[in-house]
Amino acid sequence: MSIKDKFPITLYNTLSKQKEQFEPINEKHVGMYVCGPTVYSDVHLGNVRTFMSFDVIYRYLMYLGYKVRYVRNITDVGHLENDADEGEDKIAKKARLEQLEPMEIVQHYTNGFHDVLKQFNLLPPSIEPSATGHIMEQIEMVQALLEKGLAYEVNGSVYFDVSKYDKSYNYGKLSGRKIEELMESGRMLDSQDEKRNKIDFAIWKKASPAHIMRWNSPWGEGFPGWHLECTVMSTKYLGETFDIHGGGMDLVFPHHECEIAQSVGTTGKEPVKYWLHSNMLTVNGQKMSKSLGNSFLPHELFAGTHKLLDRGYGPMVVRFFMLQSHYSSTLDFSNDALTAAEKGYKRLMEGYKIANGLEFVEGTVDTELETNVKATIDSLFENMSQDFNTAKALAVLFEMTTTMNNFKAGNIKTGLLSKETFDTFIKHYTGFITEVLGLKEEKGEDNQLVDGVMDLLIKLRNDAKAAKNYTVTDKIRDDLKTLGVSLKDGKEGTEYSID
RNA sequence: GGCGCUGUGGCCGAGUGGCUAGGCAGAGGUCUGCAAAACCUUCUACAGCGGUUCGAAUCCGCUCAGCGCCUCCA
Repeated sequence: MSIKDKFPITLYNTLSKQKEQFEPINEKHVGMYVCGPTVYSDVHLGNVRTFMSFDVIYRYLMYLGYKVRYVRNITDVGHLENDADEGEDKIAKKARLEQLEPMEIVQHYTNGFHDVLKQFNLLPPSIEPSATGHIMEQIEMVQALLEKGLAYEVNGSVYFDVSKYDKSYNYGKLSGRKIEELMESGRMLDSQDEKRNKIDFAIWKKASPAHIMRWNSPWGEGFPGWHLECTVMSTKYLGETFDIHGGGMDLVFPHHECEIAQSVGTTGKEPVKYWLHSNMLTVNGQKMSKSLGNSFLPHELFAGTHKLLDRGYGPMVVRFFMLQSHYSSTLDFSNDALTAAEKGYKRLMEGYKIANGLEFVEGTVDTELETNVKATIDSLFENMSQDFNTAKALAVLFEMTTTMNNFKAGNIKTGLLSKETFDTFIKHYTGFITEVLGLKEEKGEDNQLVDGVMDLLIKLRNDAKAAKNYTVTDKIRDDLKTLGVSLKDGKEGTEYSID
């Protein structure tokens, strides 16, 4: 029995509004699409949280043995700032402000996006397609929708006819909206005269003379609608129906709702089996967002330069912090929470180091311990398979950390476990920390010199200690502490750690 | 206004009706020259009111508080 069959995944599907057992369309392969960023400004930590959530899902699926094709797009077409015709496109606006080519803006922020995700140790997706690279396919889909009679052209723009679509299908099923309510609800913006109904959305937009990003189409020069790119690219790389579609909660309506409409309208098929949405990162209970002005940029966090921070925190501490909550819950960002997370993270990583250094010594197996350890390993998988509950998985890892500490302290002999169980224990303990949760040691490259110097200092200090010269021993320890190096006297000698 | 979500101990944060979440902080102890780390033990809960149930943090209703989406948003 393979691991994935032993620990079947259940996940909360936004479409059905309940937990379902995960059964991929093809037994061993999983197709997953996640809506990526619009690259017209720096990603903030709220954005990072979403991509991190799906990074862990991606990692766990692979850990269970699935072959995953993970597609995450880059939105590099400048979409309008609002639904009105006169809205300026965001990338063009930025280009004008910074006096750059729109594609320079796109490249700059795409690079920045990649750098940030790399710092947080996110794996790159299997395919990262861009909207501008798929203009032809988008035009084709617009044509297909026109042919089906689900779209109409007005003055060089093409709109999706939501009411007509809703007669045959069900618009609003993902977000729980009713078309009548959407029709009468409050906002009526200007310049909607081209649309037959206010809820219709543009799938192709005519470019005004000032609009820089533009392409030729059967309807004149223009650019594709925002929702279209995701439908086109997910279909192209994952097929007309695929397993998982993810994104932030705030994309459920209208973005994902429109994606479904476009897919169903074009192919007649349900595009996605499981819709997953990660919740918002909040600051003082409010959604972190650029427009509210409460967003944290990664470099402000690392350096501690943000006005709400007392000091800086490393990317792995933040990763740990985010994993302590469930992806579908809001998570509040604060100094205190980060400080607590930092200590917890260090404790876990100490356990990780111990696990890597443990040696198995044959002994008499304690059946009770053996059983407990096996159950703990299972619960690690069970919790993670429960809608990717990283918080619970971490709780189990901390239980295991206690055992690691006991191994190290000699309170528990490794030989109380069978060799097989011991190896499995170490394998999954370290595997979950690094491969599934994507945590790693914050620092640690080229420590050779530091190691050598520290060994020397520790030796000198131990000599002084043997001579009971505590003035010297304490001076070494205290001065190192001010430099950010802690000494720990254990039974088997002194170790150091860099704070 | 419409639709939806949340409210857990000093803080953060899991919780699939009955069994210790976990992390941080606090208290006591073991170890140590002292400390740190580690280990052992331990104290603080389920917004309020009512209901269903043998039993509710968990289900239902109401009240209060906060939030999200309905416009670009992860």
